[in-house]
Amino acid sequence: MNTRQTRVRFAPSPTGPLHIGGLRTALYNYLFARQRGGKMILRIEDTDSQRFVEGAEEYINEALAWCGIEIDEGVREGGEYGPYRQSERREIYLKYAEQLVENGNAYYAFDTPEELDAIRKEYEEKGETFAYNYAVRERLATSLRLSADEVRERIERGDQWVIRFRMPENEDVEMHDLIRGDVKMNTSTLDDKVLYKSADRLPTYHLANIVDDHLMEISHVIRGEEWLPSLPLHYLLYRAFGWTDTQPEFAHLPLLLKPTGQGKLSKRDGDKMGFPVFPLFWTSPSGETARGYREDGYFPEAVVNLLALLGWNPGTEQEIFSMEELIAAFSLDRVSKSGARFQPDKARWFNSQYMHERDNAELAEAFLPLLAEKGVVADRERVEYIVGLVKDRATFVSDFCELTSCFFAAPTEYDAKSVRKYWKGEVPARLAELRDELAQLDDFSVEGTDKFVHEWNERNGYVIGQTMNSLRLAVVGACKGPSMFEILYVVGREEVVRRIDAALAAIPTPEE
RNA sequence: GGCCCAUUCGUCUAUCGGUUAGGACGCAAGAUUUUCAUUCUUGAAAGAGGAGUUCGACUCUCCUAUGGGCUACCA
Repeated sequence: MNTRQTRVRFAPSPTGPLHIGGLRTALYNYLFARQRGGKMILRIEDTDSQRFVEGAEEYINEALAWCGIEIDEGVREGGEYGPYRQSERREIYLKYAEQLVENGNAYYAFDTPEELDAIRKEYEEKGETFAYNYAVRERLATSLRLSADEVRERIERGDQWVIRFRMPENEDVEMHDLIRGDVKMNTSTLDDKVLYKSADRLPTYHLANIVDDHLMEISHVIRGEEWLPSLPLHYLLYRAFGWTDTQPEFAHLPLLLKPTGQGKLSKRDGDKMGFPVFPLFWTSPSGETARGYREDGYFPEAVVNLLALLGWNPGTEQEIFSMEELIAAFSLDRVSKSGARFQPDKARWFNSQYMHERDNAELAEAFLPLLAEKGVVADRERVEYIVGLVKDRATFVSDFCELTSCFFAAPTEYDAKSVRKYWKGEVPARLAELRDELAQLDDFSVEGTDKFVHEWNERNGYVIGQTMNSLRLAVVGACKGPSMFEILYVVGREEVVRRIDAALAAIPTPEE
């Protein structure tokens, strides 16, 4: 059916920051295109001059780049089908709209927004809903009722007008969706959508979308489910233009729902829910801000991975996927049909998985600025080593601050529970003995202290748990953290001895 | 209200008429460990309800319920 080259597009409108639902749509388009050796096009749909937001387009570019979603054709990348910003294509659309008027599929309408509002209100008062359709269009100020002369006169006079699609009455439109299968809708339930508005000489989404998809030779339209209700309109537009033979195939993705399960994930949910809904931190022109995955410490690979699995699954039990693996495994027929609730917990889990696999140098690179901020001076090599010791217990790079604190500073307080449990009886006295031994120990390597402490402990017949935990308490301040001998090695002999002395002086020994 | 889409553990999901309904997150227990984590093992946990079709239905059909989307000169 479709032997053309695969060409898909992600077509956001720059009305604010791209949220993760949109990002997932972009990702699925990208995976689909790459898998089939096709092209990924980024088209900016800025046909709503009212809602345009400064900076949104840059945000979209940056967010996609951060995730590793590469664009083949777009505003920045160029391409043979440009321009890729709809506002720069405005001359294109009018003639297509007029073509539809000429072949009887569309008409001029002169109702002002105020008049329409009034009519809607009137209907509402009668308990009815107003629909601009076959039932009313010949009674309203349209070119279907007005004479040709009058229409021309009004247009020349500068009256505001729109071109509306003439939705047929009572026709079943049979459609096919790659994810949902066959869908049928009757045109009588649809209204005459505005295709073009004279006010800003710009098309609406529907016209621009169909014209551009056609002109850009888009083979597959993969978009959110919120577009399913306008699919019949789009089918009918392709038919009205005579483009049905090259009409793209459609796939409508399930929506991303908020974690509470009430409604689709929206741009305002982020801070309220305690997790980001945007890939990147965002500052609106009016100064409002929103959290982003990048700034919250998520790895782009983790975000891509979790988004890919939200609404799609490989049919195997694999859960960790690189972009390459996703490209190889992705398929539209394994996309689920129902909305997926976003899972903050699982998002963190994904990040921790990527954290464990990350190499130390990269993690150190990210951690160094945080250390500098805290005024900690440490050389890169040492930080790399330390990060390697704690990364298995971290989810975010920011977790390192707490996890590594014992390497950079002596404890300032001692965990009361651990003190109660281990700082009793002979234990402090024995630790004092051990302190003297360690102060003399030449080999302070991990293996060296390990071997020595165990032998010393055995020689004296002490309880290893008590020895180790009291030592840990003195050096770390609590019974937690990575291997004790790693800590001894990194902290160094002199500092270890100093910390033991400090602990012996600071922690009171309870009565027997 | 109308139209459309959907409905398996709390959540994300597997199952494409015959399974002890599988996995993951989270939760609980245990093991490992000098501690806390990690890791590993185990456990609790699901087919919205009702009619059909069928030898047999989570799977197909219909109805109901619930959830979601759309219903703008927004995308």
